[in-house]
Amino acid sequence: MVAGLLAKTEGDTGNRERLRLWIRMLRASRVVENALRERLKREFDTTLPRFDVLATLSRQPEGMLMSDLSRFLLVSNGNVTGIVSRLVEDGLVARAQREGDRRTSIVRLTSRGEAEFRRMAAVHESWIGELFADIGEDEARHLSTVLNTFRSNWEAEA
Amino acid sequence: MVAGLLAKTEGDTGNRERLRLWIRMLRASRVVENALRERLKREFDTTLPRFDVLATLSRQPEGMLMSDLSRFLLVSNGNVTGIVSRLVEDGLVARAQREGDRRTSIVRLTSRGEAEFRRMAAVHESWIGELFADIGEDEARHLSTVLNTFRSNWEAEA
DNA sequence: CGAAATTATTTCAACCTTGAAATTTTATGC
DNA sequence: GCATAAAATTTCAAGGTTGAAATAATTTCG
Repeated sequence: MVAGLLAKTEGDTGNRERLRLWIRMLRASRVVENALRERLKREFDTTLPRFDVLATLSRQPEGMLMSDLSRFLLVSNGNVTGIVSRLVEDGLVARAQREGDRRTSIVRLTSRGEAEFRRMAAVHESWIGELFADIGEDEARHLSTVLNTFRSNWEAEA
Repeated sequence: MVAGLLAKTEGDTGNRERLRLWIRMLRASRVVENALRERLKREFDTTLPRFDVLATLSRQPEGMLMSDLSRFLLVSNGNVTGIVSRLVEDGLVARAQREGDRRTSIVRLTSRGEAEFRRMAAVHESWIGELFADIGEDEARHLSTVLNTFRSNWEAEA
């Protein structure tokens, strides 16, 4: 059957093209992550995971459960425990108990955490602008739409 | 000056769009990486960094210097040392001295390493095909081209 | 009600990762 | 040739990351 043959052939070359795309995506992410990591360390003496947690919490002033944070950031529960613990030690984040459920703890930014994040966020956005300078606004919009294919369960629900 | 105003405004919204793109890129990479990590662990009892090293070496049968490996993978020297050491322990990779320079060691796949990688590579490509199923071949080609913007120094030279 | 399943979180070992310091070897300049 | 710089690699501490096991609290349902 001709359709079958075509489908197989097209699927193969399509996969090779998709593999190339994945490799490029991974490299692009690493280039940007490495640049951001270095700058966050140098300018603010912090790390990318810490920044990610602060950024996420800054959009939820009411706070979030540890498991929500984990699901949103696409990292494990245990990982979030460690990062948040260090942020709490540094006074940027606070844990609070939730009435009626003693298993959960609600995590939110302290005012110092908010201030610190605001200070970093502006510079961070300009870094991204610089690192993505070769990608025009329309192109960026298009890519965003396509990459939205990979939205996680969190985003699909929320 | 009107041009100045426009430029500033456009630059700002452009950066916001670029920031959104970066966030989507990062999430897409994590979704794929998480899926690959889980499958590599389950099917082959290995990790993504180990797979990356094997894949890189498989394309350089003559072998590579540690520093080349590090530069190509965009990770630190110390990191490569650890991963390669474990691969050597497992008999998948071998170190050899290079004549005339006792600082360097050339790293290459053993035949077991080659065989093991070939076994994984085919399945890996099909996983990518599956994970990127919603992205058509033409779209993949286009994205690859755009993301090539971020090619590292290694690729720019090689 | 009470046992069992479910949910939220923490703990922990193993591995990954970086950045800086240490080591070893080679290249350079006087 | 020798001191010094440069290059390739390893070592190591600190933090990040997972997956599985442990804890603790809540929910389900017979």
